[in-house]
Amino acid sequence: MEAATIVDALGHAGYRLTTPRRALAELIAGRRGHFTADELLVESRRRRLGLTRATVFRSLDVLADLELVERLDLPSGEHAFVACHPSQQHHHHLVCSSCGRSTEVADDGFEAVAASIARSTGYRVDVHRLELFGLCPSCRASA
Amino acid sequence: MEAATIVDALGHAGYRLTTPRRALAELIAGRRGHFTADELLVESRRRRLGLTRATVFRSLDVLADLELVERLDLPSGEHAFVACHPSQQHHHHLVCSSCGRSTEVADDGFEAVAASIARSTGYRVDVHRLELFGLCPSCRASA
DNA sequence: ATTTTTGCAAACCTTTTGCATGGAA
DNA sequence: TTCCATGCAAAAGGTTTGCAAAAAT
Repeated sequence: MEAATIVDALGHAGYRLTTPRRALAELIAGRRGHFTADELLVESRRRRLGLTRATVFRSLDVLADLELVERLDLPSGEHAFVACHPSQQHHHHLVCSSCGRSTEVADDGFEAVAASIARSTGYRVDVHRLELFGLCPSCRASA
Repeated sequence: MEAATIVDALGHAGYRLTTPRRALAELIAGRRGHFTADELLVESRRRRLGLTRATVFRSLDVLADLELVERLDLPSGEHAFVACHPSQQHHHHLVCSSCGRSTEVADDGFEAVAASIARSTGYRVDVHRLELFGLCPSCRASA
């Protein structure tokens, strides 16, 4: 994910392009895998970008609304985020437990499963959350 | 879920059968849908069961280890738990957004999806979390 | 008698909020 | 110039912890 992509999307959505938001876009763009609000904050201090905790949270909130990042609940219970590509169809994330890198996975096959669950239970299924964790190819190789 | 089921499972796993644990088992047995640690605590105070906050959390932790309850992350971001049947095969929860009731869903069709995702990405998929939310039949009817 | 479990209260961590100031449009 | 966004610092949740006392085995 490039910083410019994030900045553009913010502008396009009518949000003001402030220095903190540009800085945060850079930070997120520099991340390979998932990250927490606190990690961004620490990194911003290291680089002297002057972001505030409140701003990090508020901005992540905006970015989540725009689907530029997605909230993850890691198996450890930690909350984290991953950058993801906007205006794309519904998808899920496959996260490497070792390096944290994440891959977007199409929802394809899963739609049918959800439909069949709806049919057999009588529920109307509105939302589903699917998160997959494992080892990415390169971490498998070095394991 | 019956309280005795929980108590038996605790005993079977070598945990001591204390008054607070029995009380908690009752509280959980009395729940229809999902619940938070705090809800159990409030209910325990109402019924004068004398449970402590720390004990509720510690016990839920044990029960989660034994897979007698499962942690949920609701779409709202809240953490909650649902009682579930132990020693059963891997399954997921379908939660009613209206009444909170939850249904266990077999993993069947999903296994194939996970396998195909592993194949196409090269990842080794170890863990997946799937949570479904919607309206249960009875809430659909009254909607 | 031994070991686990509990209560208590404080600590901890993450996330949110109010309000005055500063900056973008 | 108008309205949105930020900083600050405090509050708010939710969850965990240390330790001595109490209870289970």
